[in-house]
Amino acid sequence: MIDFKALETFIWVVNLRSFRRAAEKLNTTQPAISMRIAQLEDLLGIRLIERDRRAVAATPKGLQVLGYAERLIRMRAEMIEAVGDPAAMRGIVRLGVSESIVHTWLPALIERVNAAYPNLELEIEVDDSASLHERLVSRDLNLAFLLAPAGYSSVPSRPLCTFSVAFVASARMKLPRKAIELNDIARWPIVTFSRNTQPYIALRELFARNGLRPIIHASASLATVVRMALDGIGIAVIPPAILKDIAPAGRLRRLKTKVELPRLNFVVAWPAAPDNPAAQKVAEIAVATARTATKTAA
Amino acid sequence: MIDFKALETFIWVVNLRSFRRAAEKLNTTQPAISMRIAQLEDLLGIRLIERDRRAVAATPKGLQVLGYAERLIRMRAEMIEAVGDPAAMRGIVRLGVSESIVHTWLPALIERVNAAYPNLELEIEVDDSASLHERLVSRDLNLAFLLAPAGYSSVPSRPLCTFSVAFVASARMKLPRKAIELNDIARWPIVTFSRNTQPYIALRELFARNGLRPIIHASASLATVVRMALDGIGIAVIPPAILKDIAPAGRLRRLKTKVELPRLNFVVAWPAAPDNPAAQKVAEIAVATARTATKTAA
DNA sequence: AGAGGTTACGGGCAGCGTAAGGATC
DNA sequence: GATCCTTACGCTGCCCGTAACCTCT
Repeated sequence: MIDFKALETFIWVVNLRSFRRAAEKLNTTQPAISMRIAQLEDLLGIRLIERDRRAVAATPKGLQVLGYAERLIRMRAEMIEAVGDPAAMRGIVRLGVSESIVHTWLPALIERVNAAYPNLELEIEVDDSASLHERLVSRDLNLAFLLAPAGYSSVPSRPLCTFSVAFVASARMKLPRKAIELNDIARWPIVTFSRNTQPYIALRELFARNGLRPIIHASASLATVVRMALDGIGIAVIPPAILKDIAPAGRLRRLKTKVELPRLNFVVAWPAAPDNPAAQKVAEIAVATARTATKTAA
Repeated sequence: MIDFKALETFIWVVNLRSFRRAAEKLNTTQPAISMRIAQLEDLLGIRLIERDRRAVAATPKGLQVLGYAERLIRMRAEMIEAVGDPAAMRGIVRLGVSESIVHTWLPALIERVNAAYPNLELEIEVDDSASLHERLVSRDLNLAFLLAPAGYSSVPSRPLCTFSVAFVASARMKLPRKAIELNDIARWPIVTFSRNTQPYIALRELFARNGLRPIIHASASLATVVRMALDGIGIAVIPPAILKDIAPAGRLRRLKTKVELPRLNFVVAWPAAPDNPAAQKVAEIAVATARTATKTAA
């Protein structure tokens, strides 16, 4: 008889327009996909997928079946959601995270997810927002916390939190206590996020607009940025919210200034097509966690 | 992951209130049922069935799951119905039939079912209506064509056709050509359906109301009834519609009489709970076949 | 020739049936 | 002790992965 596995396979073959990609997605081999589709077609007695070279696409009846299949899969998920014990939610959610979040509320999130779904495994990947976005699109990740993309994005998302960004320097550097101007700052090396990031670009433009072109040390690792600031190598441009996690108290000072730095707006995003249902749950917890965590901090 | 087999098993365990009976129904062993239910409960992380001695019943959450399960199974059937090739409809329908129907439009029905669903197997059981009704209730049959039960019935049904009933005798018996009275008929032995049938009872009452008590030979086999009539043993009380199937043309004559014999009202009936979807299709074809077949005959 | 789907074939494991075990009347 | 569900265990058949094959650009 027709089973869910065959329907799920069919959905992915149609959505990804490829047997091979569906196999990757479902962690199996391509012949297995061929077999499942062939069997489904046999059970229904009709052709569901047209395999012309250069186009794997659903037949008209295949599209009908696709509708049913999606409803069936959704209804099953709904059932599990409605009556299932959270402890029965098993599996792995691959979670991509921007480093700023690692150093703020990620531990709180992990704790909450563990409490709500004790058998759910989180696999956390830290990367910059651009890479995270790509990895969502290619379905390497089930969920990601990243900077809101500037333009249009093919992945759905919800806002999470915003962090202010500030100039921060070692107390040892003897910088003036009173408000400091941009050209004074530019005398020092600047230490911040890596080159391909939104804040880096914004910062370089800010200086350029004022005719300045300071040395900017970029690092993909926030911990390294903070380390460099602590060592007095330069002035860091980072969200102060991360400091209490990675900097010894009082060793770094936020500089007073009138200069406006753009805030970092984080969102939670997920792949477009139906995917891991657990990921949706984690997303909900993330929204709640980010809200409470950034109400106290800033 | 939860699959249809587990859901179907759950539905039957709840409906039949027994693991053992569900096993019989699903043609498997009782431990297999135990295992499927245990696994379903494990996947959902909740208890679905309370196994007290003297009561196997769904828990409250179990009832919720039952609702989902039934909708899922129904939706899958709907999908197959909507897009499936009829040739893909495989399986067996156990069909209970009253003998009168065997001798009228049953062959036409079989032909039509074969044309519509070439891979569907019909298993035909001939029995009297009372037995057929019981066997439907006990789910020994997927479908039955029987006399409309007098009172309330626990099985759903739809009307099929009605047959007139007449007095029929061998031409050799030299009975008067003109209309014959009941007391004249009662001088001969009567040959008809067996004792526990509706027509037999109606016939005996008819005679009794007129103070008559003729010899009534009862036979479970209509062919035998006709044989006896042909041999001149007595006057048969049967639906004339069957004659052209089992009696040589012209050897039996319908007697003219003013006596009103109750008609036989046949219905198609099926078990209450969701069952073989093919049976529903056969029922539809039966309704159509009975209509056209009895438009010409009577 | 290389990308992508199908066919062939051997192996692993889920799920089955048999049989024994426990609970409850 | 009878009935009915559960647990134990060996086995079978299905499905998967590897590999060879086919087809089309």
